[in-house]
Amino acid sequence: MHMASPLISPALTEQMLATPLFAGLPPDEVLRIAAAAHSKRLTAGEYYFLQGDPAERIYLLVEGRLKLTRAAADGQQALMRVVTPGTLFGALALAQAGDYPVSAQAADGSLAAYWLPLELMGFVQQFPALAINAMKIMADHVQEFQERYLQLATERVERRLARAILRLAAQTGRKTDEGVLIDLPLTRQDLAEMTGTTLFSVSRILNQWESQGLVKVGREKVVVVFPHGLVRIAEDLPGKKE
Amino acid sequence: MHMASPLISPALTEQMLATPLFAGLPPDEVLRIAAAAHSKRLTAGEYYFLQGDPAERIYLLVEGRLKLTRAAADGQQALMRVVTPGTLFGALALAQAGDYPVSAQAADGSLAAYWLPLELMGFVQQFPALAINAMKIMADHVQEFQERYLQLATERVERRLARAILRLAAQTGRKTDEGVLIDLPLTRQDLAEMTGTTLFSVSRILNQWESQGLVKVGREKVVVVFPHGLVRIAEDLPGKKE
DNA sequence: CCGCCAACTTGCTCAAGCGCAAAGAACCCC
DNA sequence: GGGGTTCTTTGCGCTTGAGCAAGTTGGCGG
Repeated sequence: MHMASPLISPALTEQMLATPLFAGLPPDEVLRIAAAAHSKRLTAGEYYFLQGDPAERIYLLVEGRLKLTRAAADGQQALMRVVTPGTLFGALALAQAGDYPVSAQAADGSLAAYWLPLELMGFVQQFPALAINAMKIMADHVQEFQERYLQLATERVERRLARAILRLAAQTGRKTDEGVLIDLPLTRQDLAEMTGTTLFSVSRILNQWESQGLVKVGREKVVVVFPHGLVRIAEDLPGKKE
Repeated sequence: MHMASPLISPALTEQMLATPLFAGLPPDEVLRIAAAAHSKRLTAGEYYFLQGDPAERIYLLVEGRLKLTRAAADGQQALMRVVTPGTLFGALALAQAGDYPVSAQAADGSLAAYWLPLELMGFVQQFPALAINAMKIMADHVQEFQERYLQLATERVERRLARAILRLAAQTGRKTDEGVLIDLPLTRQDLAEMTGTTLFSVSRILNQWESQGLVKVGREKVVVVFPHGLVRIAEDLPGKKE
């Protein structure tokens, strides 16, 4: 029902060696795990899994970009995370319980490696570091969401948007002659779902920033021209805007 | 510098057997782990740890109630979680990295058992289930915060407050003749920090609910009189309020 | 090159709920 | 039991940003 080829590409093993999950493992051991990987390629718009699917695979993105979104009962969505190559997703499948809490959609043509939890847990016996690493990853996630929860609760839209743009620039940014391009197609709606606001507010703020020379915007495109300006918006202490 | 007595009280072992972290372990093994526990008793207002402290202990609350809060740089706070007996806190210390992301304050006289990560990780070698359980706990946290993030982003204050009250009632509720008392002292400010609003809005909504017979309120006190009414507020689909 | 469609912009209106101020209630401690 | 502290209530004004409508832009397929 899906194309699952054992793949031991240089790209994959390279990604794996840099992935926190496998940090501290002997490189030849990582190769053995790589050999056990399956792979799946998707084109833009397709899904690796949907929110609510049983969580039975741990994925590692090798190429492309993903959007992880969570929908509420009434259809409202939030864009929880953008995934770039070298990053795990669906990691909670390691806990061997429950369903995926988000949907994972390819924003581009994408290639991911995956394992079944049982396959990885076999290695845990010999390398407890794997378990520790997995916990670190999850602990990081908990912290990240607590942090963003707090920001959503206490900060204004403009600041949250500035943070999101800076985060994206750091994560997916590509240098161009205009500035740092956020290298995946994100609509205003997507940005709104990342920051807990509406596409209208995102549009207004981006245009205002553009007129101040902080960014350049286009259709599904944002280029950060003057990062420091955004940092000021994101970090400056409470004081009224001037 | 602190009172750390090995304690093997019936209360502790009972809590431990019911704690997800130790689920599936042989009971005599749980006893051995219990024997390795340290303990610490606090009075209301004291802290087990502060946000930013190095995370070097995993705690299990045996008696009392805690509030886990996270503060932003500008002093704004969010109340992330209320801890009741039988629940772990500071669990991210298991990942053996980083600092506590929240402060853990006793809301009552409280007793907690704790271990050092190394002590527990020793047991992991023999019982991989421990590692799986730990991951399950963390995965649950991730999910919970994603869920609450989404709710904060998409729902109105009244609904979020209804959810919070119902959650508290389920978690710490005590039956009285008036209804279900939320059995820990929570100020309007605390409730505001749980729901991402202000104490004013909390006060107004609670009083409105009281006049509708849904709850009874008092100083640092909320009694749920008619849970179903709150459920309707928390769950009813989008439609305008009537 | 044309037409369509999705994404985006922008003006306007309005409600939710924030924030302040002032007053009132509950509790605690000496 | 007096006095002070903390918590709570409530009225009011005002800002943020949501929501809607109308129009514009840009890209893509035919």
